[in-house]
Amino acid sequence: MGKCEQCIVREFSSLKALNKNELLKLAECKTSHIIKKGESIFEEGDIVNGVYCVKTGACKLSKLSANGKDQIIKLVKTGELLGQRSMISDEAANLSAVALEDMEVCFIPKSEVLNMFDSNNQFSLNMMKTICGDLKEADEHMISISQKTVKERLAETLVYLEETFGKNEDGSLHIQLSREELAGMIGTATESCIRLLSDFNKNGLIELIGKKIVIKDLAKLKRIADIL
Amino acid sequence: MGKCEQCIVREFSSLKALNKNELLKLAECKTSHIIKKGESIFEEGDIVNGVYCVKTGACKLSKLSANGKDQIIKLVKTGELLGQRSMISDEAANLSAVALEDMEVCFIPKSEVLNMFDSNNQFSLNMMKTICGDLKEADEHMISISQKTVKERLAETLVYLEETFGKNEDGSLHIQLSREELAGMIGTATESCIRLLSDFNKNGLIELIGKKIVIKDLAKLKRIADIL
DNA sequence: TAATAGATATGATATTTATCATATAATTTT
DNA sequence: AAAATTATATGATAAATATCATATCTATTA
Repeated sequence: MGKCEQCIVREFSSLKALNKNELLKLAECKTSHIIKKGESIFEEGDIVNGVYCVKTGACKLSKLSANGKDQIIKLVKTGELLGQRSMISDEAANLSAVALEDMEVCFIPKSEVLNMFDSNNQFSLNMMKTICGDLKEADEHMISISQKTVKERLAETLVYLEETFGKNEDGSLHIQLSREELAGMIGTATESCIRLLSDFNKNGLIELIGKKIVIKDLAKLKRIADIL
Repeated sequence: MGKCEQCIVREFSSLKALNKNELLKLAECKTSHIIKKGESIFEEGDIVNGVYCVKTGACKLSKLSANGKDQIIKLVKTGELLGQRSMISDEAANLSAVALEDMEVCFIPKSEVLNMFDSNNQFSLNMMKTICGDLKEADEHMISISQKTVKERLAETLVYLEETFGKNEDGSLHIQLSREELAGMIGTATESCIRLLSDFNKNGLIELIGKKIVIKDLAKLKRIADIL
């Protein structure tokens, strides 16, 4: 059983507030899991009885809409927590969490999280701050969807993906989303997304190598993302 | 100076967790304010050094976009709190809060709220739950904007307005939004909003009496809101 | 009360985006 | 390796929505 003390999640999440004792207790009660790409950690409607720590890999939080489209609300990356919203609200998950690459996650049961809320106010406050940050992001995303064109949103998302998840040695975006998933992130039809990628490609903003995307002109993409 | 014990805000917000002592302390440090319709409580970029309790009235939380449109993110009604997000995040407000009708609000300074977080875990947990609820709403609103038509969203919003804010004796929606504001809520152009209201009017779903809106067929509006 | 400004309404049109159709490329299965 | 499936790509269109123009109505101010 791994120790939690040097875990990357501790470094980047609310868990940084925990002291040695709390970390030891945590190491005892947590359970580790391997999630393969494409597998889900939880699904819409599931009861999430704790939080997941993302030790390696990344996943998408998405919701299937009535017309069968999967809207991606947020990507969760290494070092972050997952499932707090549903756990804290005492509600079934409103989103599904599906791995975008192989993941290692640790599960901390709800009882333990609640204990830590009680005993460690800084941890509670950190958690609040994280959720407030998510809320702000959601507000901004909403405005982006409602007031920017698909082109602007695609540019914005490509910039976000490179800056958040980095790139491979060949320069392509490290996180690999299908065109359908990319469309789901920007809230558009898959064909529209593909078409615009083609445009960006023709205009030298990006290069398409198979399914991979290489960003060639980040500055220009940023300019498009802000005001076209 | 009013007491907080029987205040409506206590009944409907995280403050319900407070005990007698805490309420007395609160009554001492809070300040009351009258906000006239159209006036702002805080604006984008302001530092919000506490939370506001909405004792009477309602306000909109909105963000002015680059193209000059005011996107309404959320309405806050009597009994609810306001400003937590910015206060907890230690960030300038990302939204403006503008009164939709005359309001009475009480301001609780940040130091006091933080004290209460420290001393009352249930209060902290309630606050977390509220913010989690806001986050869920934001996610759902986002999906709605991205996957429903303007018509569906207008129907959805009209239903929400009647169910949340009630109606006047003449049957019209109690909360009075301009067409521009209504458009800002559903994320569309003012003219599109007006046009669809006309359609709904012609089809007997609503009745337009001047600027007032009377909902005539709630059930049908609900059906439109869900699946067209 | 007249004049002005602002909000609501509606038509005409342009733009954006979705949908449907089909082709090609990549991946998986047989 | 061939066949079948799935993902990507692109053209042709349709549908949704925004924009611009203008009219009318309402509220405010002079």
